[in-house]
Amino acid sequence: MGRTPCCDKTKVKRGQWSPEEDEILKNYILKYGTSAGNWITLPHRAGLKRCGKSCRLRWLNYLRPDIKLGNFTREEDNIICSLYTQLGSRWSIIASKLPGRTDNDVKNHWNTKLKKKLLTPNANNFDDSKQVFHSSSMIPKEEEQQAAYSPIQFPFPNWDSAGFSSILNNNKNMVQHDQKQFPLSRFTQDYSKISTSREESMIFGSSSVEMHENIDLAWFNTFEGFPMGDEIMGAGIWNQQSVLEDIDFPVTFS
DNA sequence: AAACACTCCAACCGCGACACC
DNA sequence: AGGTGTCGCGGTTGGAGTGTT
Repeated sequence: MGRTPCCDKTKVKRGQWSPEEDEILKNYILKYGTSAGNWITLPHRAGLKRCGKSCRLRWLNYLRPDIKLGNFTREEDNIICSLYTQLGSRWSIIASKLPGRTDNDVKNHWNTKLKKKLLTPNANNFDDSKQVFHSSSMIPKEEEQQAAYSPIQFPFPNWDSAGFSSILNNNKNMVQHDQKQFPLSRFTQDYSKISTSREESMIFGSSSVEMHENIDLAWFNTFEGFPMGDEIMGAGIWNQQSVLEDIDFPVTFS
């Protein structure tokens, strides 16, 4: 037995909303609010031949007075990408961090713009002045993937080669970043065995950083500014898709 | 100018969660 | 405790608009 439909679809209008319908719905909700009754009965009360769910969606995504229209800013892009890497497609939560944006907005923006940016292979865009990776630089070029001997490759956010080299050359128990140190225990590997050979390097946009050949697990959870979720697993050279699926770090767009 | 391809986004759909009886 | 109704979410789709050939 299937789910009972929320309304008789043969008796309700579907598709694009007309300006008149918008006006009726907007006036009704501004006058009576959305809590007087429920969404299912609202269209009848307001005199609309629409499904209640359709009314709800129209109000939330388009008619609400606090809706923010227009292009997404770079800052908003940053927030979306950062939260997406942490939360995945939890659009309502992501949208709640962007005043005036709806989950549908954010989802559409991600699907049509941001996801494509991420999937465009174009390394060497590391912006040293800002210490950020541009979206398109996060995924190493194919030839760079093949040229590197390292069993895994992934770009670290906000890390330059000098910062990471401190692991190798200075305190082998701590990682240094932005004048702060973080315990190496967050990495599962024994860093006393770190190799400095170039052929076991990781690609950092235009930079490369020596890494131990067997490193296959990293944990960013405690890094200040990057409230990350789970472990990052790497096995073999990641392709673009697996990077998108597996990696977990914030992104800054140009 | 016409046909086709592609992009973008509003709207729809189905499902899980939750509240209420 | 279980059934029913509603809400809210995320995935998907349809079609208008735009670009390309």
